[in-house]
Amino acid sequence: MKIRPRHPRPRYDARARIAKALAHPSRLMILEALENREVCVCDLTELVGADQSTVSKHLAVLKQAGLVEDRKAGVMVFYKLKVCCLQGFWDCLETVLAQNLKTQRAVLR
Amino acid sequence: MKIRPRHPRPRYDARARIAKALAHPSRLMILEALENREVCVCDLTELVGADQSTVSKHLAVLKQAGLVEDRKAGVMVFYKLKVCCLQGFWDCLETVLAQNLKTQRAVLR
DNA sequence: ATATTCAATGCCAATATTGCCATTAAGCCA
DNA sequence: TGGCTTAATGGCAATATTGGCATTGAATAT
Repeated sequence: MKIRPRHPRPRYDARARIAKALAHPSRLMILEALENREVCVCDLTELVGADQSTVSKHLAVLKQAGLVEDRKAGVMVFYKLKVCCLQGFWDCLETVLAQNLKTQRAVLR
Repeated sequence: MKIRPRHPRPRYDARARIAKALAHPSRLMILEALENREVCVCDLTELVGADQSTVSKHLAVLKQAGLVEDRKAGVMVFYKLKVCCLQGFWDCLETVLAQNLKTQRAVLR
């Protein structure tokens, strides 16, 4: 049975660009840290535990995707979430992880 | 101000593995096509418009992430969703895209 | 048995992502 | 001004992802 795409191709490209920005452990950690507050790059760097330049690039990825925005305050830069729909995403990831655990246990049994 | 991660590091790695599986236009297209039905590899191949082997690999990625499961039926293989939490994810992506459009328009003005 | 169809895998080249170092840029203070 | 702090950028090597071709394997039909 022939399946038609629900949307034109570029729409999936655009969606994937957002999804890609979400597809890295450090970036997930950063986004979660930004829940309900803004945080400076220095604190995010300490949180992530990578080089400052690395964190800066992760932030650039998130910003480019439209997920966060920044605010300069003197010599510091504060980032905060630009979207409020991430909780559902975390929940979904956790659901999948829990389900995978269950599947794995079933295999071992 | 010192920020503590809410979860241990491996948890973010695990989450990112799921997120990575979602981070490709063809895989997004496939997942959407599997909403409410199972579809054989042949039809998914036609849908995506890539080589059959390429689609097969995308399906392997989705399966490895625990997002889909497969069922053999003779010479064909049918894939279906293993999770039911994707709608929220689509909505979130669309929200971000819509917001980005708005931002872009504001910049042009 | 042979041919045919559908799907998965091996291989490989092209491309993209990541991370750190070094450097640059900008703001602040003495 | 010069020194210090914070963040962004350029360069580059290591690694990962992607996509197609060719092949393999499995099920079915002739």
